[in-house]
Amino acid sequence: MFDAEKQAIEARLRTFCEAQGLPAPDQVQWSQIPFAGEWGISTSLFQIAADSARQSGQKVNVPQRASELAEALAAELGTPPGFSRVEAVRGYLNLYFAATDYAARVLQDVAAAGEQYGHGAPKGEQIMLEYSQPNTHKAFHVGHLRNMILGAALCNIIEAAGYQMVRANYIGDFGKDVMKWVWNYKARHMGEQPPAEDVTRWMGDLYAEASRQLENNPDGETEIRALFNQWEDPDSEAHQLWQLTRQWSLDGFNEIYDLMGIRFDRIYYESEMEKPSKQMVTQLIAEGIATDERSEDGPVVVKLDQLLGLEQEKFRVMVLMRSDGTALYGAWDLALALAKFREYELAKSIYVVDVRQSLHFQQVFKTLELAGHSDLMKKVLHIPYEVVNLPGNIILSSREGVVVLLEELIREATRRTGEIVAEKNPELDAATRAQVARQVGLAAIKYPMLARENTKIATFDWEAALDFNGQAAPYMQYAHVRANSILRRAGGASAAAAPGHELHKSEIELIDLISQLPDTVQRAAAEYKTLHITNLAYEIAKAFNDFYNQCPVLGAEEPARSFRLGLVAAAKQALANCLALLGIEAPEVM
RNA sequence: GCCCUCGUAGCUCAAUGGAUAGAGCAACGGACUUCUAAUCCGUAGGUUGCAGGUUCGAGCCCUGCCGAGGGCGCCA
Repeated sequence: MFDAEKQAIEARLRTFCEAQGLPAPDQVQWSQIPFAGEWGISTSLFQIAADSARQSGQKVNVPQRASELAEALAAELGTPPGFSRVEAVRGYLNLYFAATDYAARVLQDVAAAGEQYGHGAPKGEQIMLEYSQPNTHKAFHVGHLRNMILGAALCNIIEAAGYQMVRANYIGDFGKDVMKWVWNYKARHMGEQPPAEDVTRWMGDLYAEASRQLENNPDGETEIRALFNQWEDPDSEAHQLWQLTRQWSLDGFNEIYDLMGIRFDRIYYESEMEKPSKQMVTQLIAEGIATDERSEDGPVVVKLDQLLGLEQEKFRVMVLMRSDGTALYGAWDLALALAKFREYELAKSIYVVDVRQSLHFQQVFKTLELAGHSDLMKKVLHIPYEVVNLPGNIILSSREGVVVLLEELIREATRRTGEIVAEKNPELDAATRAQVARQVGLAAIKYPMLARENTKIATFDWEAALDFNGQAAPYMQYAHVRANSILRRAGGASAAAAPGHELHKSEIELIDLISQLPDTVQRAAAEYKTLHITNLAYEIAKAFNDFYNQCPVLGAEEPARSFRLGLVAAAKQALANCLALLGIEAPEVM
């Protein structure tokens, strides 16, 4: 945002170094000054002091030398154009901006960009991100929630950073677990229809039943294998039943996606990968990459460590095909990975899948590399995230039916929020109240999954999930509502002008945070972390609430009133944009 | 056995290698005839698991150890 000013200072820093006989840095590192009610940029002289000491071979006290250099440089610089003052503090050179110019620039930027504020210029590259990956014939539970929410938000963030986004889903509609469901349905539930509501719950219940039945049935495995073999024939009963029941799950998924505001550009299905993956396995065997042990009643495997000549176990062995010739998901993923690049021109192909699949993706990528696709290695990327468990480290399990169902969670959150809305704002009509309850309830569910490191386990418990106080989504939504309320009463804000009054500390802080959104979006996209956006959104909301309490807007004298209205509008926009990136709605009232 | 994460305040979590490690919850004390109190202000709370190393500078990087979780040939 202040590139011209920074470059001017960098040039003078180099001149200074030259004059003093100091080694000039290759690149000047700029950082933020710990906030003290005034904004500016900062750079340190530690590196130069250390380099110069090393060069001269003399032993010096680096912090002291850096401090001296900073003092000298500050004196040399005086007050450069665009800055209000320069100071040297403990080895740091701090340059403070002329407050009024800075404030006006930020507010004008936000007003001009509107919903696009924070978004980067197009980068001319396309990225595919695959997420959600639900399994048909199973329940949709809160364990799946983190993936959906994280994936959807990352797509928004990457897109905002300037990439063209392909949102992909890969639905597990095939495999042994699916056939197990069909096997049990055929034996115990033939002709039954799914209920009108909570389809995925019913599918999940039958799946858990199938698992139990299989444990007590010695012939089960053989019968399921028979169904598997039948499936290849589209006219077979197995295939017909599969198709019918699969659709029930897909319809249930779409209901949930609609509810969550999640969409996809391209949906892949595991069932489509069976044939191409078999061809691929044949080819890998021919190339000597895969080892066919079927003649000894074994599977087809890729002995990665052995192929790579590794002494220590690392990639281990990937199993591609069962001894009966049916493909396993490793083979499917090989076929799918290549299909994606054939279909799209991709700069990156990203997989958001939980951390337990890390070895699997390492195996898939390494096998592709061995198969002659080393050009793709810089493009494929697995983003692992930790699982959601229940208090006491109980893992959510479809197989054992230990789940908190998504539909139930959403219903409960909405119901609970509705009660709070009715209590806090009784004047809202019933329709608005219902809408707000939905917006806030969903946000409360989404936020905790986005506001933590991907690598940290999230523990779900009802009390925490439905605690709407403090660092939670409703806090940010409320700040947005307050901003909206001021603007509504004022009849909107006019074009932002430089402030004609002395800025309050809370105004400066708020403007500072708003100005950070563009950089933060780039960083979040580069690191694939939604956390940076939630952190900033929270800080903007907090700063806005502080401003709200300390600085009257509607009752303020001109010109402060106009400026503050512009600031309120900018804060509202910045909050709304952050929330939009996170897939969270910003209500107008609540 | 091998590999991968995590360990920060009582609890849940933040913190580009950078200045005095910050929030929320819980506890205690304050602020609503005022733009929505789902808010704000204050008090209290820390040997960043332990030990070395790299660096001008380490919660962050490296090594070892301790503790917790996860993964590892025919589930996905």
